Amino acid sequence: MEYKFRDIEKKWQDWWNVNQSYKVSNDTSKPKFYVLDMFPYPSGAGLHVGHPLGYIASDIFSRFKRLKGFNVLHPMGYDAFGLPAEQYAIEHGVHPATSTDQNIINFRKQLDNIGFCFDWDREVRTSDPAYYKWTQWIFLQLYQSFYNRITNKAEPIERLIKEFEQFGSSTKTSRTTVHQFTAADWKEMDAEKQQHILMDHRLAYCGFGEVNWCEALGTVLANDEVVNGVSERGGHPVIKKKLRQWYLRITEYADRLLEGLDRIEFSDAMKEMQTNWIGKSSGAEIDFEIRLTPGPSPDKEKGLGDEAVLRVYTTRPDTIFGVDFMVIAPEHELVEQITTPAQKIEVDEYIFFVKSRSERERMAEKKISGVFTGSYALNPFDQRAIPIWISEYVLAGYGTGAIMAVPCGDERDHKFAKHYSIPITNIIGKYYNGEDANATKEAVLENSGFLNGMVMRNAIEVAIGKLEELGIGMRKVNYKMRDAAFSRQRYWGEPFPIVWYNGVAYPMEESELPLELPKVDSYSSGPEGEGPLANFSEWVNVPSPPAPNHLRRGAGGEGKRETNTMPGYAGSSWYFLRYMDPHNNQTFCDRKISDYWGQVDLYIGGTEHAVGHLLYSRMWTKALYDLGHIGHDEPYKKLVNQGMIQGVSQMAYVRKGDFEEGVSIGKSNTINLGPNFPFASIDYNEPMLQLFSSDFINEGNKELYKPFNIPIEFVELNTSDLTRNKLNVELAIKSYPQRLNAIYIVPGAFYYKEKWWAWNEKQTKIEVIKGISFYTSSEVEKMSKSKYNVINPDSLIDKYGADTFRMYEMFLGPVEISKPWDTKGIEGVHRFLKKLWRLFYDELKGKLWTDEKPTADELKVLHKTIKKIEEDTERFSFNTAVSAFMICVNELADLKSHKKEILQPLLILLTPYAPHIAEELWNLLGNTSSILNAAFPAFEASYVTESSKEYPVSINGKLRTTIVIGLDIEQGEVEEIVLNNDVVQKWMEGKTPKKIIFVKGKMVNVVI
RNA sequence: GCGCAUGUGGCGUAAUUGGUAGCCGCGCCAGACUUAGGAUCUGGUGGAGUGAUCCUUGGGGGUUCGAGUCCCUCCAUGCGCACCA
Repeated sequence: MEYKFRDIEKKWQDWWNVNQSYKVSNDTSKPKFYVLDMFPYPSGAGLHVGHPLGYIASDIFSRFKRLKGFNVLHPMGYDAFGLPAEQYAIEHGVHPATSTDQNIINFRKQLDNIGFCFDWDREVRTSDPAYYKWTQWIFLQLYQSFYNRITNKAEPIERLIKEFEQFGSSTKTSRTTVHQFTAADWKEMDAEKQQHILMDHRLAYCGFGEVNWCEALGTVLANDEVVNGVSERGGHPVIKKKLRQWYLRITEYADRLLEGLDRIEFSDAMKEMQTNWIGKSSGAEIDFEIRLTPGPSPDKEKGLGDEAVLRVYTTRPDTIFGVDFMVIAPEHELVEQITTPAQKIEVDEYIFFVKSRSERERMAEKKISGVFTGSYALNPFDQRAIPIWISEYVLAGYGTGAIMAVPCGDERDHKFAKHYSIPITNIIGKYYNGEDANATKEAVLENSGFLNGMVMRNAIEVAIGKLEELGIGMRKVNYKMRDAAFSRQRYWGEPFPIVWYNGVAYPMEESELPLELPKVDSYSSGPEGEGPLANFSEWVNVPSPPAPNHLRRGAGGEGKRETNTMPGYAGSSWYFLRYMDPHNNQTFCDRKISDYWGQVDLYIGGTEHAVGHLLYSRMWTKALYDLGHIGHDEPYKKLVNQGMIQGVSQMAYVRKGDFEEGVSIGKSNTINLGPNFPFASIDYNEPMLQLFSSDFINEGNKELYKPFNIPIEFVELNTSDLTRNKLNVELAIKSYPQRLNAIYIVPGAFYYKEKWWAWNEKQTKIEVIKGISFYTSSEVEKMSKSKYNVINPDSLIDKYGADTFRMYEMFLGPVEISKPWDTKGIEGVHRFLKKLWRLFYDELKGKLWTDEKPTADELKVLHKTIKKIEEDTERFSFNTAVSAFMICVNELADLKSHKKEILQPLLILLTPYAPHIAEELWNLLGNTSSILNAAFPAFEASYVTESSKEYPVSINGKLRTTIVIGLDIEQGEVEEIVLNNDVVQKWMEGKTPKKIIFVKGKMVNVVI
């Protein structure tokens, strides 16, 4: 009986399906365990071998936990809203819903091939109205909440209204805003005005601010979606633009997002990234009086009121006596006021120069630039007049948009001072060498007035104290993180459940949800930065206000729907909750059920979501927790980041200059790919690549053709013609990659005698016949369709089976590590499964397994393996677990062990890794119930305990021999045995040992 | 530039706490069975040397009876941040 993996895998996948073997109940006495994968965006490209890596790891862990007696939730779904579907729609006229559904069908087929234990009854799709109804509902919860700074949590906005009614804007519960009003004022205000004020406090709010606008994509992007000044998707230029946008007030959660990191198991790298993104720093804000002339005498300036002060933010108030100039951002509001007439032209030129440059140019070029305003700030402690400069190295968006520059302590300030020859005051003595700034906190301060003689580290507090005492400064905490832009000018996203009346945003009633996306057939942008939805007036216009509620007093006339849609991360910020209770149409997730499942115990996914999805979903979870909708405030207990599987791109290329543009290479231009490589000819006019063997080897009287590479992924096989002397395969090139004039030769196989064969890869310079050199090389890079280096799991599964594929992906190395894909090793894993099969069945002899009692040796092998697999699986060391299985099967084969009592537990160990073969053999052993419900075998230490050990014996730390010594033997006796050993005596050369180190169960070291 | 990782055979990797470096697999070499090998099996495989033995975990230094593992330093690669005052 043979291992027919195709039949076996099909059979059990159907059986599990029919028997609903993966259905998970919410109602059980078992302990729970929640294993979650980052759900995929269903792109048209389908899965490559990198995608399933994390899914396989989580699948193994889920199955393992199930065997250990847990009720395991292991769901899967689709992050189905997003830009690519809409771009595809624009280009091909296919509705995003249609292409998305098509892609999902594809994905599902590919996922099913691998044999995952997902409970598909719990599938979610973020683009499904039944799902996004609750995304909209959660948005409304955020909209109707504010962050109470006293209780430090989100609370209903009604609470804030009560505060305003009682205390006006002096309430301490919420952020201070530009609005100043008394309780009486509040009551006087009309609803419209009140709503404007409330908007500035809501957790989801609409504001007018500078956003990342991407013209090419026609939408606004969040900070984490912009990389190096261009859009993360597509690499289009991004500019700053002032627009009306929705935001999430994530900044209010900055401290709790930081604090929560201590309570969750994320990698240090991941925590570091989030910490940096939040970017908390503490220091002080200091006000400096402004003078239009350098004199310290208080003079009445024209156009400058008494209140005109320059407010800066610094983390180092201890350096205040080292301030030699001030720098304000070019966008700073005081620029105009403080520019003196003499400097006006220069300043205007500089501002014009700054404005003319894109964000990208600004980042790329780091030349020092700036301009003096003509004005001065007064150092409050020594009345020194400090020139105020404008420079783009100070960012308008951070702190106060102005800094006090301390050149001896800050590198950037130092460079600026040197560049503009501004005199530098040294306040740190020998710590400053005149050449480089030194940001030390250890120096003893000099030239620093009342701070003289203090160590900087301690002076910080003293300086802040003094500033606060004088009322010219205050302690201040700053964050790099900004509120998250939450609206997109796109079609394919969740519509906002908001209707505008007279410029006031009114939330829709829960009963009116979901607000469905209208079916449309055009996706072009609306007017003035509006989304495509703005073009559909019958959807946008709401004839009369819906039933009034307390927020709608004053609403009247025609209403208009919000035409922006929510960003991609909206749906993914809470999907882990919906899986728990996916069909509930009364609430987003029943509280009892979310209390049962609680946190995601294990979350597996890539590092690319470090500061996007992972931060947003943490914030949503905290907000839902604050509002009492769930019982935990961190969504993920443990996060494991799978490494990226890179592709190896093989390419043949022409060096620029070796041939001129437009030169065509005819079919006769044959390229020889080195001594053992085939001839190839490329016709650029007719995209055709011919490869044929130049070389064959003689074996006896047979002529065999050397295997060679043919880029099957990007060329299509036309004909396969074998002649006596040469193998002639003609291939049509599907498309040309754009860079380097390169042709990618992709790892693959070639077709010969009606079969696919593996090919040999080598790096060679291709010798040329007609004067043009082609070179080949390989490069490890991200696996991507555009690079022709994608390995599709389907073909591998077809050739080797899902079990082999699963185990091979794990065998490749630790899950967290990124590595290039290499198909070659898969044979070894496949051989292992065949070898396992042969412990049960022989092709000729048939059934091998027996009911005989196992020997001590066999039991030892089994229990050693139980221990190893259990420990390795528990610590996500799946590669070593696969290796342990191989060792076990090798040893059992050596022992000719075919005993059911050994093999049966082994199958249970194996079933998380290779579920199909395990279930088949389990069934063949006569079991009637599924192996999925078996119990993980218990490790019995007694089977593996040894009575003696082969001790390594070293002389002076160098291993010289090994001696078998009983494990219960103590130091004294060991010394005697060791010293009497021939080899040891030889190496001691008659000397007396100084010391004998004996570590029981480990080793012996004789020191002479 | 700053921060964080990682460097082990021809290749992917193993060594969980400082205690026999190289497990397992690929590849390669030899052999068996074969029309054939792309199936299967057996043996070998870090390097040098006939050998005893010596060398070997990116380079150098240190701590220790003992270092792939800890410390210092340099080099290389990868990732993250990039004027955040």
